Amino acid sequence: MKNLEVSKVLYEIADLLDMLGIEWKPMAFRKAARAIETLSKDIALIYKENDIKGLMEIPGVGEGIAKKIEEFLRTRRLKELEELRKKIPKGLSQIINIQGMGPKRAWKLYKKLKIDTVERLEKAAKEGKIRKLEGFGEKSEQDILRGIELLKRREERMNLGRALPIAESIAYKLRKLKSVIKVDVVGSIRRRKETVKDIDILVLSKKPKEVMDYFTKLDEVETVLSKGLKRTSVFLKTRINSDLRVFNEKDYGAAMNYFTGSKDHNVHLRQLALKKGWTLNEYGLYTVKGHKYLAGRSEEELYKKLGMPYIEPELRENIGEIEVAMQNRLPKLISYSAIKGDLHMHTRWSDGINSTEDMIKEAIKMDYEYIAITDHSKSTYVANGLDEKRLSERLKELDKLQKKFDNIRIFKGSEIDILANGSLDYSAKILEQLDFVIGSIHSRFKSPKEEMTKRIIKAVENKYINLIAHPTGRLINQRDPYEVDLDRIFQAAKDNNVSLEINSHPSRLDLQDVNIKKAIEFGVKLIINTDSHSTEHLKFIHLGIAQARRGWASEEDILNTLPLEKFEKIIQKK
DNA sequence: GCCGTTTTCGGCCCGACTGTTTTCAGTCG
Repeated sequence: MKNLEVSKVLYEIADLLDMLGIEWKPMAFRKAARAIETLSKDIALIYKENDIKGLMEIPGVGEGIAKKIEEFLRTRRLKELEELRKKIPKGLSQIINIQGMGPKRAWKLYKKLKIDTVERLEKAAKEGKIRKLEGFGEKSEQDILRGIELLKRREERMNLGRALPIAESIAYKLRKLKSVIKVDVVGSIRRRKETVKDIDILVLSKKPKEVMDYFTKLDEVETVLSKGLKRTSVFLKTRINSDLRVFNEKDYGAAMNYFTGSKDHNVHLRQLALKKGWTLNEYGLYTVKGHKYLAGRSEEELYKKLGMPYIEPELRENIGEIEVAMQNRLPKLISYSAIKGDLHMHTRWSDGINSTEDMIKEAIKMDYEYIAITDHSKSTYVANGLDEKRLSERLKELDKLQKKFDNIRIFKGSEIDILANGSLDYSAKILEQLDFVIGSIHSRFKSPKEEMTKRIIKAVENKYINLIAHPTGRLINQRDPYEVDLDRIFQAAKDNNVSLEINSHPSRLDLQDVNIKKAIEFGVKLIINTDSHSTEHLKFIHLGIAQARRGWASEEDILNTLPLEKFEKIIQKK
């Protein structure tokens, strides 16, 4: 598929044209880029089958852009883009990342003051050179300096696990205000995307001024970026932006929908509305003629009017959920309370910080029917992995604890290293004594794809194994997934009745959403675990469930939604 | 650059907010 490559090129042209102050064209390029991005058919194939004419059938693509796509597909180059790149220094695209700086102002500064890097911009602002330009003032200079400061300090994208509690604590405080009727965290947090760029909050209130005053004075706030009666933006001490918007009852559902996104999901909904002669925005669904109000109080009402059932926020990525909803074939997503047991956790025996007993007690508090205690195997010596001797002592301890706690089933488990050759870190004699066996990759992350794939498949074929933990090894914003052919892993897992993990740890979330969806299409069964290293971590289970929902998983796809008896039967078959 | 048809030219998504203005341009989402 060349679609993403093509759309990237078109987006870049749009950005560069913007900087030259050219009107409308950038919008046309972006529109075409977006359409190609979301196209399910390979654009190269469209061109092959139907030439330029085929390309021009894509909405937003006319003769001009079609010819550019043709040029790119045939030569892998684009003259116009290369010309534009010559005209515009690279640093300018960095400059437009600064809060409050856009293409127009960046270009003006470059033309008048030869500013082509962030460093030069900072220098000029400090020297008071910018205030002399028409359209800029002293305040602009300060804003630029503050913007550069924020750019340096802003995190790229914050993990959901960090952003969510921040958002909820702000929402909690807002709810205490008398003038506030309702508060919702929206945006990508509501969709439970694994990382988020900002915290969007929606408030239902008749006294917006009070709400905004209160919001800007919260402890969490470092700087107020803008403040009005409908929208206020702040930068939080936790280095993330937060936007608050106030709406009234009549608009609230439409606003929820609009600000939950994703943008592409919304665009798709708006297109559907237009086809019916309606228009959809953050204030509601209206008729185009006469602007008559049709819906907007609730999201349910909105979706219903558009001819489909309510779509859960986790699904709203415009990857087919709208089409499926219109056919009434949406999956019934696993609920946030469906998990019956956590099967991956560590204790002080290896690298956890709590005792086994602490972990069990916490699991009982969470109403689990069963858990597996799974400390590391001997090869993970950095994590104080257990050799055979310690493991056998530990199994005795677990037997004792099972007698002490008769209201929860404690599976004797281990998270066992998959060695370089694909064999497991313990002998069959030891593995036989375990109830639940997890295989994990903890070494040689840089192995070639084929080697890694074979290594994992060999582990999957091991008759003792129940689960492959964090199947791609990635750490969000820290470590890329190792190279592996997931399709083959999925097939092997399916064939050998081995489950794959959805690891709930905020920096893992592995498998990730798209792979969960694929695994389910292969018929693989999944298990959602926390990989807890303390009692606190057990609570992260909801992040794993969120990932599962984003991967279109229903309860049948997740083994640890089964009650104890059924679950036990499945793992005993091994 | 695209698109439609009431218009082969003249619109194009738009509401909110800010700063530099003296009625609006630029930015953001």
